[in-house]
Amino acid sequence: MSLRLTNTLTRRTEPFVPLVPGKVSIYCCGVTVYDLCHLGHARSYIVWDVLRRHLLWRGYAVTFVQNFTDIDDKILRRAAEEGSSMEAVSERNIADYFTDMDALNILRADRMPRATLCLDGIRALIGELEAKGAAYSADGDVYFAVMAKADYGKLSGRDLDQQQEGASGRLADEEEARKHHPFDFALWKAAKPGEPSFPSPWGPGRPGWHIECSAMVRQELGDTIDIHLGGADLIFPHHENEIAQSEVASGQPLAHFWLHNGMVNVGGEKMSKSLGNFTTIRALLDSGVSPMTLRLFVLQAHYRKPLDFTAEALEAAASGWKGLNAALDLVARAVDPAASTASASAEVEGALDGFRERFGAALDDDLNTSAALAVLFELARPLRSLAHRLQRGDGTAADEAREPELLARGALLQELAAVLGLIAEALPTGAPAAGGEADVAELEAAIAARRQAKAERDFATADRIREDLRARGIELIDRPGGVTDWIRA
RNA sequence: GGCGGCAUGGCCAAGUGGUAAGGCAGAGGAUUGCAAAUCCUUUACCCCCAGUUCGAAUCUGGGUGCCGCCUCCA
Repeated sequence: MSLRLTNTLTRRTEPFVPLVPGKVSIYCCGVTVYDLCHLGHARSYIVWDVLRRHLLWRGYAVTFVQNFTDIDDKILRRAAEEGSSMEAVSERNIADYFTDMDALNILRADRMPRATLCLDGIRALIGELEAKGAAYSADGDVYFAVMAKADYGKLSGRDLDQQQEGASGRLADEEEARKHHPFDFALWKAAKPGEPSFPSPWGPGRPGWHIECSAMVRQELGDTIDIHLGGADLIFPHHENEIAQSEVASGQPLAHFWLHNGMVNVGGEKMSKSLGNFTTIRALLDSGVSPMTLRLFVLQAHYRKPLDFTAEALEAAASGWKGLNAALDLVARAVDPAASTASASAEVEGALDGFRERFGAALDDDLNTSAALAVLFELARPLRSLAHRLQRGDGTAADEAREPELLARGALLQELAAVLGLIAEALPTGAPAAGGEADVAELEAAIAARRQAKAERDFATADRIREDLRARGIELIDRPGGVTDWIRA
């Protein structure tokens, strides 16, 4: 079975066939860098990261391009608010983007163009559209004429005549007056006094939002690409307009596949800046949510469906990840990948191939990460069990007999988990985290006192010490052999 | 008004014609001085109505409810 993907353009799930055998070109709409990324961004980039990893796993050579929009009204507003510059705001947020996405183990794109560095291509494209009669200028602005594209609306399934103009309540009157058609959109915006601007044949100004993607796709990947990615909220108008611009200019289809991820909801409503119901990735990570928990949370749902963000769901993901991580951690520490594959029996290999098959088939089926995760959990269960028994030091002869199977199973789990970008995280240990030497010494003394009390069967004292430490945020864990570990809860 | 999507156990969520994956939580058991951790077992006729079919959560029609987009948006 081969990869099938749901194409927004056709509204169907269709077999994926690349333009060039063995190679896949992908463009993913990136962020406007005026603020930290929130969970909605995390979902989008985690999901597309899995698409990319899966294609790589299947042996494709993938070229993945993602942009940064570093020219935008909101960036300018932010710069004005904080008394800095557009460049300063952009640079800071790009750095933060990498910090957050790296933490989530999202592979960096092969190339990440920025609007400010693609102005030549943007101006050239606008010039071409003007020459073809698909663009017109008005008071220093340049607009794309949607009537120039006969099939305008094909991606979002819209009939312009039946749209309710201004239904979103966000149209500016002055701008509307300059347009020939209500759905015409800006390719170039004249700079207002005092605003940063770039020179152009139409006067100083800056590019419209949609044109940068068209220019970047062409510059980095050519006229037609395999897959174009983005959030479902970009279908209209952003992607519709990209198609209009690019296809009028080149006469070729812009992308064969258009994939869109569903929104993250909070209380049944879309997470967004305007509603003020967003949670930044940074805030989640700072609050102690592990990056892998976030990945698991996102991947447990199908990418096209809405995903409700609740504290309960996040806790469930954290618990789930803990179990998976226990198995992965065991593998990372105990399995030597080089030695693990040779010894398993043919029967075991056959069984494991079954898991591999199911996992691959799940992802091939329009990225069914939920089903793929189920395979991971099934693979992990006996490994968790072994990890626990080894930890207690009561591994049995039967375990040893099964060792080749478990080693092979562990190696497979590691391989498949990596396709979902899930990698072992260090488990909490008794190692001192924050806190000075004196604190640790005092803690050790308390633990020693408790050990003494336990030896004398004075459990009241032992429990009081446990409670005292718990009140200070220290959790004691008794291990076999009289050893007591502690963690900061 | 137009376009699109969703409705599966306490929660999250797969499954799109042959008698309901997985995760979380809960319950029972094992282990444990206590606690934590761990292991085992266990919990569903799939929003409503009608229809097609030998057979439907899965197809068709009609309802009901919720959500997204209609020039900020991942």
